[in-house]
Amino acid sequence: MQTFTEENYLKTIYHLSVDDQTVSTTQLASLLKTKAASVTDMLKKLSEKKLIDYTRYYGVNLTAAGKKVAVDVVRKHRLWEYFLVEKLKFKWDEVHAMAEELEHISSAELINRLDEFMGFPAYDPHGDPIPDRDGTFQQQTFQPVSILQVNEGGKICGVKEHSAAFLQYLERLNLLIGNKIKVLEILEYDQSVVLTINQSANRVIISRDAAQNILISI
Amino acid sequence: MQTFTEENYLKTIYHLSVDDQTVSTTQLASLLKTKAASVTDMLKKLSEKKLIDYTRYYGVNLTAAGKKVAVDVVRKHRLWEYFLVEKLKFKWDEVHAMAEELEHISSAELINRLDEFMGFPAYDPHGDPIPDRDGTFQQQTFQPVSILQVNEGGKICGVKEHSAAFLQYLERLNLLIGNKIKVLEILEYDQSVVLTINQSANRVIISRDAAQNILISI
DNA sequence: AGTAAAATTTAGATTAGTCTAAATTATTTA
DNA sequence: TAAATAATTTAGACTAATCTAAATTTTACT
Ligand SMILES: [Mn+2]
Ligand SMILES: [Mn+2]
Ligand SMILES: [Mn+2]
Ligand SMILES: [Mn+2]
Repeated sequence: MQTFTEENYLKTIYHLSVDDQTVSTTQLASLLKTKAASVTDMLKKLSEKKLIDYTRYYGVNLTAAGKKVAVDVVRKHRLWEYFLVEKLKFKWDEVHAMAEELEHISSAELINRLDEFMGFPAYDPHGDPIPDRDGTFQQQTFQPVSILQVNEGGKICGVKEHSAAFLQYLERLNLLIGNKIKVLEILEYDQSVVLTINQSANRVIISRDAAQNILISI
Repeated sequence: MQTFTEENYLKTIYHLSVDDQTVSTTQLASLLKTKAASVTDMLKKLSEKKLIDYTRYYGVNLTAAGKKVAVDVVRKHRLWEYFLVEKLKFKWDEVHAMAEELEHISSAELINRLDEFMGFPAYDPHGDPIPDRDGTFQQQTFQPVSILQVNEGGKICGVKEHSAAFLQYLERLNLLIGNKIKVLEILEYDQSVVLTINQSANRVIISRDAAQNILISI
């Protein structure tokens, strides 16, 4: 059993270690909104518990056991977010903080029943894949809108940036999951992208930065 | 905002202070599975925060503010229990431990939406009334089976004892909420009660102790 | 290669909640 | 009403998680 705090450290290491990259103390301190000295203390503890591989001054990786805990927390987070949006009708920009608490409810049986109750959803409200009870993820090959050329398009499937501000911006522009977009033009000046949504007559212009944070399948 | 632990203290004081009775340090230590010395420390803190009225050596009462927090925790506990039984199909003896964690999820909006999602239930799976969002309880006048005379009866509406063992025992004997019972005989030897359930031909005998822990409306 | 800058760790304190043992106060009983 | 007993509080210590400031190690750059 892990404490609330240990689970948050493991989850954050997991999110930072894409492609099994080693994670640094400062990266963790920044994401966990704490100080590097505190992180060092916790890394020693997690290392003791064999949940991470930790080399002083050289950063940290999850062990298999640590990754299992992290994926389990991620599963809970995403299933609760799905519940809040699909059953309790919250908006996709409102659910993250609640899920940050709910992800620490310990019962495995509870989360498996919740999964079943909702029909085993594969993706959370932000398009992030939900691991199944064994920790297996749906294969996911989403691409940012920014890779598209003029006249290419795709279906919106997720977001890279999860801030409420960005999600509200997407809602305002009707850039929601499931909608189909097509690139009409890429402005030379600043790489802004001109789009249509679901073949409507309206044109929408988004910044290159936004284009990098919207994920589509082609 | 209160910590997890503070909420548990306030909830326990609330449960112990039926009819505004003063609650003692030892009572609290026993129910909270901690030591009297620890309770004293916490009582000082809650008193500082004006959530309880505390007189050294003479016990403790909730202030209006403290009662509000306690009732809110009770509301969350019972709504989550209802959710677990009605939506996730847990049995009534399985939900208490999970609700002990879920009752500390902070969002008021979440619990109000959950309440609405379930159709504003008035009672939890054990027959305990669920306060509404203003903290108002349904008027409740349930009586223990032990007050019945021979040939009297009523409808099972709740339990006084909440242990899993007792709940499983009731399930086994089909003494479930909603069922109608009638007392056929009270045995002189030990006040055991002989019953019928829903007018069936089967006789059930329960101890006086069990009869005191089953609540009915007449 | 040698120094400056950046990252990281150690040292020492703090806060919340807990504990045991000792001291104090209240209650019971003779 | 004065012990004896029971309940409660205080004193001092411990663990988990955090912090600031100082020391150490790595890395980046001349
Ligand atoms: Mn989230
Ligand atoms: Mn999400
Ligand atoms: Mn309960
Ligand atoms: Mn209950």
